[in-house]
Amino acid sequence: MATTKYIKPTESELEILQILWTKNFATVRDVHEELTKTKEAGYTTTLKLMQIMHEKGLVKRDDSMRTHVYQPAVNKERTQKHMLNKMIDTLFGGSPTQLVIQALGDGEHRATDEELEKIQQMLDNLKNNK
Amino acid sequence: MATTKYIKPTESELEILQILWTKNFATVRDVHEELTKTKEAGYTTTLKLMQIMHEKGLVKRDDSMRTHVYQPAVNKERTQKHMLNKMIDTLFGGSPTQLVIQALGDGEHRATDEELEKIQQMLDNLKNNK
DNA sequence: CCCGGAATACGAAAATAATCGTATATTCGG
DNA sequence: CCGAATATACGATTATTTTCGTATTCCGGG
Repeated sequence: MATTKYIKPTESELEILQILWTKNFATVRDVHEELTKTKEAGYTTTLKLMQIMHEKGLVKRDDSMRTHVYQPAVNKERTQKHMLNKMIDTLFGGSPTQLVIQALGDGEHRATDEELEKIQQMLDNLKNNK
Repeated sequence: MATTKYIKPTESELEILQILWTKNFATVRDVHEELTKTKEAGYTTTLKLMQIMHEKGLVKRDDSMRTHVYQPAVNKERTQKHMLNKMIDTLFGGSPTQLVIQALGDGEHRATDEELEKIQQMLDNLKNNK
């Protein structure tokens, strides 16, 4: 068995993970700076969150230097999939199709033609792989 | 402006909404019975939750009879879209395509061929409507 | 060498969500 | 008419998440 017990990140923790997934490495200050582009937050708040995440095993850190360097410790795709599955269950009655339809229908985020192509290709693959 | 301030339902509230959206009308007992198919919960807990949801304006209720009858007060599609958008932002870097790919890739929920067809049709429509 | 800025550690308050016990009212069968 | 079953109301506790103040340490410029 390779799967460690899944730890469900909280809302705030997800925001931080998102940043770490993008940067791969970051100090608390890096993350904090990124965070405050979007919302208010005290520095120690961010710090504390990341410390907790470390305890939980959501992030790794190198504390050999005075300024610690953090790294995500959980897989991005796996986390996304978990969240999606939960959402499909509790909000879309178990139907991923319904979710996809909502996601692609007009909303704040539009898919470009290119992206639509990409999705179609994937659909073709899926059908063939049956 | 027609949009009332959006109220974000909690995890538990979403589970209840899900049931109400399916049934359209339901008593606390109805909902509770449905809920306990999946998980543990005390009756008064469910009751309290629904009372709070009523205060928040998430559900309507007819209390002209001894046993109150509840109804969803928020739109299902709108709620789904809200949740999706938040998820796209905080977990998929703003790309609905990435979300769709994850959702359709193999996971707990598989889409049937029929459903895949449906999605493809929608994609075609989207492209043409540009 | 000393000081100010910047970092971490840590505890604890504040905010939010979930759970439940108890009181009370209503209904209905017998 | 009585009592058991079933409803709602409501306060209070518990759990979880978020926020922040304060102490302490370390580093570097002057």
